[in-house]
Amino acid sequence: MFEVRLVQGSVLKKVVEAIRELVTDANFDCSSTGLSLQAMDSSHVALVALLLRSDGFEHFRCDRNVSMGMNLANVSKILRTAGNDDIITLKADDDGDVLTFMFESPRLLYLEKGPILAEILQSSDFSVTYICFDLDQDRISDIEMKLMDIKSEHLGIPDAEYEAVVKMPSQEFLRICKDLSNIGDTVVISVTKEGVKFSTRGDIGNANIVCRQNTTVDKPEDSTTIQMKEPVSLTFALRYMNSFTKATSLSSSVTISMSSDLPIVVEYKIADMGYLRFYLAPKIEDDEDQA
Amino acid sequence: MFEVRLVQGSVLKKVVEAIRELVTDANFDCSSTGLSLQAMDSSHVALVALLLRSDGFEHFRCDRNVSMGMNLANVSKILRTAGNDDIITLKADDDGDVLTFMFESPRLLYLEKGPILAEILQSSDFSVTYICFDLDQDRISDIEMKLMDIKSEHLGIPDAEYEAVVKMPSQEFLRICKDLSNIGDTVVISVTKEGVKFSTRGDIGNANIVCRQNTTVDKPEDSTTIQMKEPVSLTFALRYMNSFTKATSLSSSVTISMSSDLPIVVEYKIADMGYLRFYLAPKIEDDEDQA
DNA sequence: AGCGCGCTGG
DNA sequence: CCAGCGCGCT
Repeated sequence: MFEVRLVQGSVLKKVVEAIRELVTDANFDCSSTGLSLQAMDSSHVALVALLLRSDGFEHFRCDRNVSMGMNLANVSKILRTAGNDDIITLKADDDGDVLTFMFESPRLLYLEKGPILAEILQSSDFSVTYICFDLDQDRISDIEMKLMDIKSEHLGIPDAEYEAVVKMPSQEFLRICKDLSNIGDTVVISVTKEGVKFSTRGDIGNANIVCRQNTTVDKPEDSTTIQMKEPVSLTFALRYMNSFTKATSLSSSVTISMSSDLPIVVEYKIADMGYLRFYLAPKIEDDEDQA
Repeated sequence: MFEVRLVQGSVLKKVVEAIRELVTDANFDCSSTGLSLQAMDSSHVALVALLLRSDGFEHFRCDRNVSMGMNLANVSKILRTAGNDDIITLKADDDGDVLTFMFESPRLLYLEKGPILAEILQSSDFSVTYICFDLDQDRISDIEMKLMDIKSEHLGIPDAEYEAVVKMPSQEFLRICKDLSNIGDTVVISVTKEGVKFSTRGDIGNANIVCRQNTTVDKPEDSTTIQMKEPVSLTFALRYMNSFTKATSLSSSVTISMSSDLPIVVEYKIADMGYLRFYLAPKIEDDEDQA
């Protein structure tokens, strides 16, 4: 028996939207620890690793380890029918080849800041922009999906110590990858004590974007921090970087870990639950002019 | 040595977005006076003239006159990587065939009107909607772009006295051109003392929009004013008019100057710096039904 | 021409 | 939060 209940269903929606471009079919591995997924992208260049720990679920029951093979396009179709506020429950029999999605949509009433709200609160001295009443859940869907057999090649990923770890706002990383891909196809990411530099070269010219370490901001999620043992400089295909940034909405910050000759790790933390990580091997840089 | 620094980088972004539909390649001419551009559109029907005076820059150094040929699609790609709040610096060596764009993004903190802002200002009696702190610049991009050789045909544009000059809100002009182009292909612009009339004819019917002189408005940029020596009535292709209105965000008002048999001038002033002007020859009107 | 995305109004 | 619209990208 497998049955898990996730109050913040939007997390599952976002995760699937973030990886479906890269991965077409994958096994979701369930154990008492939680729900995890590991898959190579279809061209076998990038690797996706997801962890959703059991304690992040409102309810998590998994009697024995199961590996549920799914087509992510189908999962996406199903999850799109769920609202962003829905509570999502996943269910499967131990021997079944069917996964059931249940969506409970709370019927919410949004009351905007204004005279009515002021009266309810007996005060106009508040900073909320709206208040949200849960009138009562009233719509429940359940959708069954056939599971599939996928030969999985579970790769052990060593928990390496990285030479350089950069944390920065995920929106900024998104913007940089998008901008640079308008100019070139690959990005050189160089970390020094001063900051992290993203560079590309293309027909119309060359571009460098430098982000300095910056912790003076009020909100920690807006800060850029750099932990570095050795300066590192590695080259990656921007195409994959842009795919990774589909996960931007999962977290306001992204963590980028690099060591010479190791795959880069681009990690989006999922609050209270785990992470979504992307791994990508660096390009071997010959001489620059040898493009 | 050419090096200029523009604090309000958004101006340059807007200018390029405004003309790139019309002009694919153009020379930016730099002298100690400022930065200017003159180019025909690709079908050689309309003319674009830009002036950004040196005194509008925070810093302007131009040791000798240079003409820098650029592909505007490439310039647009590069400028799009700049934020709207960025400070833009342009640099070129005297003999170089490369222009370097530098973007400094101030990290800004926008504080919305609210209790926190009220406390900072020691008063809630203010009309600003937000206040903006410059926390510290921390992202710097630099992008090099190869320049190209463009044979320029610099046309002297005589500074004519126009028979009729209309100033009106640029948004209103935009709306009129868009609306009329849904009905017909050409617009007849007629100026009399009473006002300016925009007319078109099409399969579904005919349309006339009259704007009266109107200076009673509080804000001068919302007013419509007409200076007229002779009544004028000329016909233009709406397709070009709609292209010109891509410059709308540069200025809240637009100035339209006309004389019989002379090209119309559609001018958007650029505050403290200069202007962006579009010239378009009138259509020779045979009998109307002889389209 | 179709899809994805950000913005605006409800 | 959701639906609808406009815009840029493939």
